Amino acid sequence: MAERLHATKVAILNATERLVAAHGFEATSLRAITAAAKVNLAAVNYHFATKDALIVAMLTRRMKPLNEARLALLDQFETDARDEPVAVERILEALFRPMVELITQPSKGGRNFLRLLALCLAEPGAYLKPLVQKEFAEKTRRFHRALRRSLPQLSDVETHWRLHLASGAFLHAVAHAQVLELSSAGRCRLTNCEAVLERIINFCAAGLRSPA
Amino acid sequence: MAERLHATKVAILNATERLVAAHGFEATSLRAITAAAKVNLAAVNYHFATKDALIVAMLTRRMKPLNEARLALLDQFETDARDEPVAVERILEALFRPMVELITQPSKGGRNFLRLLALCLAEPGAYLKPLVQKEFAEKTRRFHRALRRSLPQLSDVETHWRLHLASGAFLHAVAHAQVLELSSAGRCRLTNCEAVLERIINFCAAGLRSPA
DNA sequence: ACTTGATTCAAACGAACGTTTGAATTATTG
DNA sequence: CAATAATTCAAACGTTCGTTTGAATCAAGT
Repeated sequence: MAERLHATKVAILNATERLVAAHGFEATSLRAITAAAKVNLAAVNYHFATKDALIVAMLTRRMKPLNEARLALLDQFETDARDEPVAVERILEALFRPMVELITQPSKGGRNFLRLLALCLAEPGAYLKPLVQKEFAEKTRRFHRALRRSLPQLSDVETHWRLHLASGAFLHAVAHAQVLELSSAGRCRLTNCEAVLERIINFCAAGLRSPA
Repeated sequence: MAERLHATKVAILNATERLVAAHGFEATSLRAITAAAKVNLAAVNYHFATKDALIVAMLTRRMKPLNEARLALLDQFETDARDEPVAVERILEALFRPMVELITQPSKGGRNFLRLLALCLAEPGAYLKPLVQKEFAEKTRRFHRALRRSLPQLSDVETHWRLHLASGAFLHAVAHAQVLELSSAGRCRLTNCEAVLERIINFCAAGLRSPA
C-alpha cells in the first residue's frame, strides 16, 4: 500500500535530487521540481510541508542507508581481524566503498548524490547544519577510533587531521570528477569504479601512514 | 584617483565576498549586499551591469593574483633546482602556500575566499563554468608537468588522478575546517597556518609517492 | 562660472518565488 | 453504498528578487 500511496513523494524526491544536484539548492524552484516530477505544485507542501524540509528529506533518504552500510562494513572488517587492528586500507574501504557503489546504481541516486554531499558542505544553509553534524561529524568518530588502533604512532589530533584529509581527497575526487576530466583532457574518467576505489584508497593509505 | 573613484566598487566586492561565502550565491540578494556595503541598490548594476558579472568579478579579483603567485613560486622552485626535478613537497608548496597565506590576511578575503572556491565547484551555476575551466583546469597543467618530471615512475593518468586527489584533500581540509573542528570536538583548529601547511603537504607527498 | 560627463539616489517595474486556500477528486472504511 | 479521510488540483496570495528609469548630485575641464 505504501508504495502506491507515496508514489508522489518518491517522484518528488527523485526530481529534487536530480535538479538540485544540477543547479543547486536555491536555484531549483518548486515549480521546476513539480513539473519534472509531473505532480501538482502544492504536492510539495502537502507531503513535505516546506521546501527546506523537502531538501532535508531528500538528503536523509540516501544518507541513512549509506552510513549504515559504512558502519556495517567496518564492523565486518573488525570481526574478520579478530583482536588485531584493521588494516588502514580496509578502514578506508569501509568509508569509501558504499559511496563509490552509488555511482554504479543510478536508481540509488548515482553521481548526483555525491555532488549533493559536496554541495551540503559548501552551501551553508542554516537548516542543514544539524544534518551535516549528525551525518558527517558524529559518524566520523567510529572511523577515528579504528584508525587510532591501526596507527598508534599518530597523535590524536594528527589522526583527526589525516582522516579529514582522506575524506576530502575522496569526496572532491568523485564529486568533482568533471574537473579531473577537464584538466586531463578526457583521459581520466569515472568508468571503472573498482579501479577508482583502489586508486583512492592507495593514495590515502600512503598519506595516513606517512611517518613525519 | 582610481582608489577614490572606485571606492564603491571595492565596497561592493568586499560585501559580496563576505555575504556569499556565508550564505551562497543565490541566497545572497543585491539588496543585502548594497545594504552591507552602504551603497545604493542601483550601484551594482551601474558598476557591474549584472549580478552574475558581479560574482565573476568578485572571484577573479582574488583568483588572478593567487594563480600568479602559485606559478611564480613554482618557477622559483624550478630555478632553484637547476635542471633537477623539483621535490614533490615543493610542488605542493607552490600549489598550497599562496592559498594558506590568504587565511592569515583578512584584508585579502581570509577564509571566506576558500569557502567560495569550494562553492564554485559545488554549485554549478552556468555562468562560472568558463571561470572554473580557466582558473582550475588550465592552471593545473603546469603542475602536472612538474609532477611528471619528479615522479617519472607514474603514468600520465595516474599523475592526473593523484594531483586531483591532492588538490581535493587540501581544498576540503581548509575550506571545510568547520567539519574537522566539529568531529574533533575543537581539538583541531586552523590557527597555526605554517603547521597546517606542513601537515597537508606531508600527507599529500606520501600519497603522491605511493608505489602501487 | 558654466558645461560636460560620471556617479548616486529614490522609486518603480515585471517576473518568479514559496506558500495557502478551498473545492474537486480519489481512496478507504464501516 | 454511503461516509469519511486522504490526496490532487487550479488559482491566487503576499513577498522578494534583479533590473531599469530619470532626476539629482558630484567632479573635472575649459
